[in-house]
Amino acid sequence: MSYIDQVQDISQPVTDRGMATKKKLLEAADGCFGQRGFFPTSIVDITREAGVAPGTFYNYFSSKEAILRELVHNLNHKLRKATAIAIEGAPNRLEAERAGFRAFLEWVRNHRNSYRVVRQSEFVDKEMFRWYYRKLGEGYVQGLQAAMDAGEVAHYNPEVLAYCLMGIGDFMGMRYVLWQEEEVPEDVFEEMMRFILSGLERR
Amino acid sequence: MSYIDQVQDISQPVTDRGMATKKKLLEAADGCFGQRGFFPTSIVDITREAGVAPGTFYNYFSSKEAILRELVHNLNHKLRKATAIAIEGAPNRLEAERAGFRAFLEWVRNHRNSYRVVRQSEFVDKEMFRWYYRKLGEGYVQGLQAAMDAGEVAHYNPEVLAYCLMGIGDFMGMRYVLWQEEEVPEDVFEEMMRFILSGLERR
Amino acid sequence: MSYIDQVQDISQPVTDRGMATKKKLLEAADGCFGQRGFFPTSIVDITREAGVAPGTFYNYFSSKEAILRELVHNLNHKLRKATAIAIEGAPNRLEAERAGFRAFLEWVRNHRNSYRVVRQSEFVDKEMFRWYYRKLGEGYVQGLQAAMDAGEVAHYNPEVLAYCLMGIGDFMGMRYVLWQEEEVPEDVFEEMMRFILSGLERR
Amino acid sequence: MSYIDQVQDISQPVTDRGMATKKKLLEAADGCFGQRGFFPTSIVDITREAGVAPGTFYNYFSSKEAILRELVHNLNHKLRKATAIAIEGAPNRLEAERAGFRAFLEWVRNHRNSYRVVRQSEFVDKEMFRWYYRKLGEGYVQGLQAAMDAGEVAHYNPEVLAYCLMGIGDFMGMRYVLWQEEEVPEDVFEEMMRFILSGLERR
DNA sequence: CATGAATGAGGCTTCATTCAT
DNA sequence: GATGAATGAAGCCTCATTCAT
Repeated sequence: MSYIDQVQDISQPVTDRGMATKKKLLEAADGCFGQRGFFPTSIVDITREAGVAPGTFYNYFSSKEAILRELVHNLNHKLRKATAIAIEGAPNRLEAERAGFRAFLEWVRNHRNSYRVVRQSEFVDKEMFRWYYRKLGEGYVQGLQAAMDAGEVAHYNPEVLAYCLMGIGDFMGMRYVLWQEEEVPEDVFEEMMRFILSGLERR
Repeated sequence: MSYIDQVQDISQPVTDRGMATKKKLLEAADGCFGQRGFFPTSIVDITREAGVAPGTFYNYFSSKEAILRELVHNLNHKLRKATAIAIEGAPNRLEAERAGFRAFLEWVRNHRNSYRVVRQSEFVDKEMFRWYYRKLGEGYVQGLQAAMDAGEVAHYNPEVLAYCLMGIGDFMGMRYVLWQEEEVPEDVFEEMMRFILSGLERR
Repeated sequence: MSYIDQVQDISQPVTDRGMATKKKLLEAADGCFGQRGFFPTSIVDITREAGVAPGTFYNYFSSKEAILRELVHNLNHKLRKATAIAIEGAPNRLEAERAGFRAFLEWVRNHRNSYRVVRQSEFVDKEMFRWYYRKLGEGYVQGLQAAMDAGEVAHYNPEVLAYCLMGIGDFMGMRYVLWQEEEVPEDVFEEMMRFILSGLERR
Repeated sequence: MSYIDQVQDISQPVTDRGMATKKKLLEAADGCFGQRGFFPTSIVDITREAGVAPGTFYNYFSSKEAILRELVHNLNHKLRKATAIAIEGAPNRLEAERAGFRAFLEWVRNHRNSYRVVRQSEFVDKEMFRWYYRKLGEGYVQGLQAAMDAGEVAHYNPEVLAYCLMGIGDFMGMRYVLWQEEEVPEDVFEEMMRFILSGLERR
């Protein structure tokens, strides 16, 4: 059974009120997990933040793990969508990479909590965490492979390349977004891209 | 107050017996945190693994956080030492990078638990986690700066470069060491180095 | 921040069931603290006596100190009310003192536990204890000042007088109520009042 | 078995070093009990304050209760001695009372911790506490009885009178010594004595 | 006599979860 | 659907006491 099959373990709400409550809970959990952390957050913390009674939680999620799974699932979808849109009009893969990295760092900036939520999932459910990066990786590999085939970037084992690039993104997000208050400085972004593109360009 | 000042919050043991007990506890904690995870591990798990009574834990550490801090502190030291030794005899920085990455991935392989311990520290004590990478980063930056000055590698903002390289190492360690049972395949390692060196070489 | 502001540190129960449970806990604590003492009493002692689960305690009080605070607060209120009622119809202050002392000793007799609870509060939270006696003293001072102004009792620094009188009551309650099983003998009461009134009468 | 028989439950030290250690422990306990309180103080607190190892405590006292008993016993002796000396040369009982109260309040001032230690004993060992006040009371009764026989003070049930006077001393000590930093103001002392002497004088 | 490491019972507190209303 | 009181297992931590050195 793949991770994905565990996401919805409880029937979906049917009324508007129910859907609104579920949304409030997901948002509250995102905030709590991102700020206090998954383990230190109690279910009551989430329900208090969401403004509902403790018992209400169990109408929508079977456990703290379950709501995290749904969050991670949603975040994966949103991030992939955001980067896909960002690189859509790029004239070539090198430009696509630049746009993709910019979009990624922007996304981290706007979803600080969510970003931390994903990182924590590693210690809640290894499979969920791996699923998250494998899923991102798969898309990335496809894009890189196509670009290699098209002769737009140098040839590499595309999976190795994808994880190298994701690692760069991850650490730059950590160092220059999470650890700072301000935006990633433009010159830092350019230096990162210069390093990346040196590796990608055909010689 | 720097993180380092919090490492030892309880007086050190003075007898051999005491030092041996402390060592047993640190090793037990490394194993438990690495396998079960920091939060799911209870103090009793650690003391049982170490073969001592629960109360004994508090003769050496004030809390679960405290023992993690000491572990992370020790790991940082050990990893820096291991890589320093590995790159010692390298004829130039490019070779040094190759040796350093090899040593790093080898270290992850031999300290799977410890590696996971460090990653988890992010969610126990942000400052400790940042300290860990800043400390690694500082050393890295110095090495890179010297190499740039010596004309052995291309010029970059050395801190940006250091975090890019650490990100690559982190993700490769995760993907090809933690997620696999076997060693990092040689061709994977080579592909990674090819990408890295393309970025580092002077044009 | 006055002691009084710390009394309610947890939201009040909203249902009848909740209010009944809280009352059971307060009564159980009064009994346990009075008989076994505050420190030797465990939270589980209280909940067992109240017939609820250990965790239930924390729905109503944040700690053993907190329930003591609420007890002391209530006792202060009840004692002041009891003495106020007792002296209400007195024709003059000397008669009022007689009625007040009688009511006080009677109150001690009927609230042996509570009386001991108050005395113990000194060693749990100094401020709570001082608040208790200051509060009693303030009321006493007002009554004495009025009587002095009315020429019913001799002139004294009213606060000094109030603490002298409270001291007498305290020690007589200790010696002739707590240390005995029976009622305060009538002749003992009369001797005490004779001493007090000799000091209060105008010459 | 009277309380007094339990005071020394362990053989006395014979060497100078041993006697010095015991003295250090008693002084440390006085300080800890007085400041932190008897129950919150641990044996390790005492030994740390005394500058000895935990195990050493048990060479001199069998338990925390035992050291408290010895403290209370010593304090009773010292206080009685101090007041006895103070009233020695008094020309009559009224002057003796004045001198005795002054000495008592002075004693409280110089032994704040010890004073609190006595008050706490009530909740450790009722018998010890009663013994303390009965012992004080007995001496007081004798002095008052003699003065009544000599016609120096009015006739009262001497025990009732003794407890009234001890109560006054206790509360004045509490209010004007423990609750204040400074000395008891002279006018407060005079007001107290005026009240007391009004009750004691023959009419 | 003094040391200090080791013990383990026991208290405090949290919190995921249930359930009657 | 929502509520909030009740539960009790489980984890954290303290500390009186012992004992080998």
